Amino acid sequence: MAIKLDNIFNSAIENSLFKNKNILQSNYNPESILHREKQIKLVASIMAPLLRGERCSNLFLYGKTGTGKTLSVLYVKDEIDKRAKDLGINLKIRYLNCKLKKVSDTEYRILAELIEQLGESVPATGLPTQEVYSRFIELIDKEKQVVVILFDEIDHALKKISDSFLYTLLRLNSELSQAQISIVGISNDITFLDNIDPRVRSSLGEEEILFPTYNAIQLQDILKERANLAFKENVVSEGVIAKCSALAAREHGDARRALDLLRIAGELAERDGQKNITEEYLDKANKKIERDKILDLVETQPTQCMVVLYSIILLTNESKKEDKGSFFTGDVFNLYQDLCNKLKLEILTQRRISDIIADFDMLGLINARVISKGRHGRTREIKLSIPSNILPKVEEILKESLNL
DNA sequence: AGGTATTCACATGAAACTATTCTCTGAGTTAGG
DNA sequence: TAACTCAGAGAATAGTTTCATGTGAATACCTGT
Repeated sequence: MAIKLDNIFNSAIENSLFKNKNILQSNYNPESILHREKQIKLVASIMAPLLRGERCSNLFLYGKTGTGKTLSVLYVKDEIDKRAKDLGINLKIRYLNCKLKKVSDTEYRILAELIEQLGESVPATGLPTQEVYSRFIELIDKEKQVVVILFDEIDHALKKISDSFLYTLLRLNSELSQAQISIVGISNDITFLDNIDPRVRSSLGEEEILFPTYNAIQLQDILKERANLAFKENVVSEGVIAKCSALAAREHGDARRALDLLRIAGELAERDGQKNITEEYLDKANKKIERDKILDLVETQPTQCMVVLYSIILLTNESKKEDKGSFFTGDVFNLYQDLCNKLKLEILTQRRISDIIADFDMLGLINARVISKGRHGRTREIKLSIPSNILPKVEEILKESLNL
């Protein structure tokens, strides 16, 4: 029953285009960070007082995704950690990504995660939030030390939690007798600071650093450096790098995306047994990334949301056939009700469906615009924005998961 | 004709409810001394 | 008597429902010419 896989494996090993694929993975830490000297130095100088055992100013970093914010901060963190160790300073810098599933978007979980990072543990539920809070204070304040907390994607957390949480955290110093605390916030949303409590704003933004987007040339440098390490000789040409960075620069100068693109292009080319990556593979990779993103999104939707999405797809097909333009929330809800009856599912309220539709809009699966039809009310005009080439696949997934 | 008021069909917000998961506590039970 | 078990109280959370309020412009309804 042994299937001869040796050939496949062997050729996979021999024909690999990669020297070290990790280097293109987004969690990889390069030794050198290009085009961010200025910001890194600034961060370092702001955080330097830590090495004297003092707290540093609260710091706020902002810039779009993939502009090296996290990378830079973590780099400085490592360097400071090293020095602090040599100097024997009691310093704890903890990094917390507010976007992780585990952390979710609640005060409780953020505190719980912080406590865990500081080496203790709290139950995932069951305790009053206040209790977790005082445990946190106790934990920090039991010895003389400086604690720095890096909140990555802080905007994400604060969408759900009121900013009073940050405010309390920022004022924690007055409650601490021995320890001191500093907060570093990292945000992808540039307008984030504008929409929060001014008191929080002034204390969180004691120092602010903007990370500008990379332009195509800078991206090219970054890609070139990583590609040299990641790929074998002659696998990627200058042209491919140039195109890759151009693609990414057009889409907000996101370096992470550029690296993903290059990696996926490499994987695709490798699978086809190519000896090098051509520009056409970049296009393929671009499509694949998009496709995977959407399919993944659809697959992981809860049943009710799937039904709503399916209704939208059906309505799209119908309106295309009959050539009668667009449809609205009410139409979706009606069809959704029919489907629920057929599938013997509970019917959710229109209020809820409205929210689900809004969510789909956020996710980019559909394009919903609130319009007023005058006498005929106000509603959302809904358009599907799933590319037609993957629509059949999406439909298939939905049908399968809904047993249609 | 031009201006104003209505009115529709939802959007949007806030609060309250529900089911589930988990901790903590203390009463009752058990087994060993 | 110490260790163990187990039920009940209390919390947090996600996903809803319920109730309340908001809203943009096509239409109905006036107005005065």
